Parts: sequence; C-alpha cells; structure tokens
Amino acid sequence: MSKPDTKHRILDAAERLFADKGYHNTSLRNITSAAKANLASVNYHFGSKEALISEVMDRRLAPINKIRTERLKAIQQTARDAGSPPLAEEAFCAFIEPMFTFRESAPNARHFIALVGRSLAEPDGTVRNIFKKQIMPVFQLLFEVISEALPHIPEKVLYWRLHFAIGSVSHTMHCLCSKPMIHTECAPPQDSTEVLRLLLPFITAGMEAPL
Amino acid sequence: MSKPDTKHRILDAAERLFADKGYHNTSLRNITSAAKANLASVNYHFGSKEALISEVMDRRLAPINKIRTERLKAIQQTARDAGSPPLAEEAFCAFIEPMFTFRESAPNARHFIALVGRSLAEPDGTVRNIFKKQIMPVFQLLFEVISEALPHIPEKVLYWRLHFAIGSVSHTMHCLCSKPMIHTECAPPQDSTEVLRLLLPFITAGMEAPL
DNA sequence: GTTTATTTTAAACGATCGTTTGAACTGAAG
DNA sequence: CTTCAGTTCAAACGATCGTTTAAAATAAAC
Repeated sequence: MSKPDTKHRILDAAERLFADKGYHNTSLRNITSAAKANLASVNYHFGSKEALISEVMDRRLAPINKIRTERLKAIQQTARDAGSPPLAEEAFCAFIEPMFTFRESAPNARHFIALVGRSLAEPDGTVRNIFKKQIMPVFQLLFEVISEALPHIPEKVLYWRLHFAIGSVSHTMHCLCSKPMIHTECAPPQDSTEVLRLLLPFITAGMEAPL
Repeated sequence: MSKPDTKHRILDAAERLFADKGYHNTSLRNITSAAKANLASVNYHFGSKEALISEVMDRRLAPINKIRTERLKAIQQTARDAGSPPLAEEAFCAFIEPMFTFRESAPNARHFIALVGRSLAEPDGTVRNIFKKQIMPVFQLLFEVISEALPHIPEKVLYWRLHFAIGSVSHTMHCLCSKPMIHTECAPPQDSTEVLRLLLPFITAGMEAPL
C-alpha cells in the first residue's frame, strides 16, 4: 500500500460516490476532491472515467463471483454424485449470500452493494455492460442448477421466474442503503442476514410455484 | 391540440429519451431537437428540466394509479361485504395489470413503462421522489389489502415480501424494453400479458410462502 | 550525487450543460 | 390597420464536464 495509495483512495471514493449519486451524476472532480487527489490522477492511473467505473466494479465483483461459481458448482456436483436433484433454495443461497456476506465484511462495503443493485437498472449502457460482462457466466450457471433442481418446469417459465427473482434481489440490494418505501418502522435492518432469511423463502416459493 | 402542440411534442420526446438514456444523460437539446422545438421552449412551457420530468411522470401515472386505487378499493369492499379475506393474487393483479394494459395501449407507451421501472432504482432523488410521491398512496393501499388477504403473516414479513415483489415488478417493467439477460430465445415477448401471467403466480407464491 | 522513471500538480482545452434574454413572429380582438 | 397576449426563435450567459498538457515534485537506480 505504499506507492499506489492514491489509486486506492480514488477507487474507494468513486465506489461511494457512484453508489450514492450514480455514474453520470458523479464528476471526476467530486471523486478526486473526496479522495484528496489531483483531478488529473484519475486519467493518469485509470485512463478514463469509464475505465475507473470498470475497475470499481471488477475489484469487488470478481472475488464475489468466484465464490458464487464455486458454491454453485459444488451444489451441482454433490447432486450429481447423489443422483438426486439439487435444492433450488440452496442454489439461490449460493448466489445471494456472498453479496450479503460481503456487505457486512467492511464498513463501506454496503456502498458497493447498492451500486451493484442499481447496475441492471442503469439506463446507460456503460455501467450495465460492465456489470453484465461480470455477471453473465454466473447467471448461466445459476440457470443450469435451477433447471436441474426444477426439471418439471418448462425452460421458458424458468427463465422468466429467474428474471423475477433477479429483480427482487437487485431491488433489495440497492434499497438496503436508502430510505424505506412504505413503513418507517419496518425498514432499517442492522443485520442484513435477516433480510436474506426472508428473501430466500420468497424466491424459492416463487420459483417452485405450481403452473 | 391546436396551440400547445409543442408542449405535447416535448412531453413525448422527453418521455422516450428519459426512458432510453436516463434523466441526467438526456439534455434539453436532445429533447428539443427530437421534438422539433426550440431549446428555450422547455423552460417556457414547463419552467425547468425538473418540472418537465415531473410532468412526464404525472400525466401517465395519475390515470394509472387512479385505476389501481379503484380496483384495490373494490377488492377490499367486496371482501368485506362477503366477510371473507380478499385474494392476494387479485390484489397484485389490480396493482400490476394497469401498467401492462397501458403498455399495450399505445405504440410509444412502453417507453414510459421502462422509465417507471427504473424510477425506484434512480440514484438521484429528483426522479425517485417524483415517482414516490405518486406511488406511495397506492403502495399503502396495496399493503392494506395484502394484510387482509394474508392475516396470518406477520406485518414485518409481509412488508419485506411486498418489497421483494415490487423489485420483481419494476425489474420486469424496465427489462421488457431492453435486451434479454440470459437466453436470447426466451426473451422477446410480443404480448406482455404473457409475462403478466407468469409474474402473478410467482409473486403470489412468494407472498404466501410458509414461514 | 547524478540520472532515470514515476507520480503529482496547476492550468487550460474544447465541449456541453440548464437557463435567460430580448427581439421576431403569430393570430385573434378591438 | 392596430393592438396585444401568446409563442417561437437565435444568441448568449455562467457553470461544469472529461480530458490533456507540460512543468514540478518525488522516488528509484546507478
């Protein structure tokens, strides 16, 4: 951490500001002044604003997606060895839990989670494509495992249900940081694992719903 | 439509561009040139960019939310008259279907649906608050009806499940306009009512999931 | 200590933003 | 025809954007 200290500070500040105000509404001057760095240092260390957001996303998503992939493949292998289908709930847990775990792992980690939660809804292709590139293989694998878990459900139905589930997850992730929508009393969860324990049964029941 | 023709053209162009590129990434020059209007006409007719997006949202949301409210109140009244709880699926249908119906009602209506779907994920408070102001009473009413439909489920659980359901809905609404996430073959629905018929059982099963 | 390579800095670049201005145009009322 | 409110228009406002430049500062190598 001796030399590229500036780089880290920029990444941290960018992560927080992108999550709070969005990509287009955050200027490089906002970021560099928050990071106590010179304006030109962003273009020096990263090349461009787009390369910066790309690196902001990648440094967190890569390890998280690695864990997700490992867990999903383990579930797949265990089920095949046992000759019985995997559990849909376990598959979704493997997909979702790493995000919640990371969220609690560091004081500023929740900013990134909100950023990721918003990524799929980003109207601009820049952010969305960066996120898609990272998440697509995991989605594919998740879809595989879910297909094996629920072989009686047609692929097209499964596709859309997975789509709905992703909506629940991403909406939850970026809402855990902001103000509650309906009831002020219900909203603030100190420990987000409580939300995970509510989210998993919801998704599982939806996925397994009768046709 | 004789005099304020420009106002309509601006609203339509703004609706499409805000949905496609987002609020901050769409300039008034983009809008006025698409609407074949003068740059200053936005500030003349609306006052500001923020007042414009507000009117873009309101002119569609107001009638849709009126329908939703009427249907939800009718469900509530019918159930109370019959002395039996309402059906959760009917309540969600009353909430969701008007959006899908509107989406198919005009060739350009789908742009607005995408805009609304993104609104809750907007990092900027401007757009989100405009949308919240319109949607909050409907959310409250929906929560009421769902509470009566599922009285055995604790309020806090119900709150979060409704939260998850809203995530599914909004994600679906803004994704119906863009590229599919996973399978190219599954995605493009000509008639979005097919998606509604898949979405409702998913949400209902999730809401009614065992504790 | 001198010479390299790396990083930081202040200043400026051209472009675009939302908004404002004041004159030109419009069409119906007097 | 003249008057006048309503509308459109070209032009400019100051501010901010992402990026670039070239010099200054720092660290590393010899």
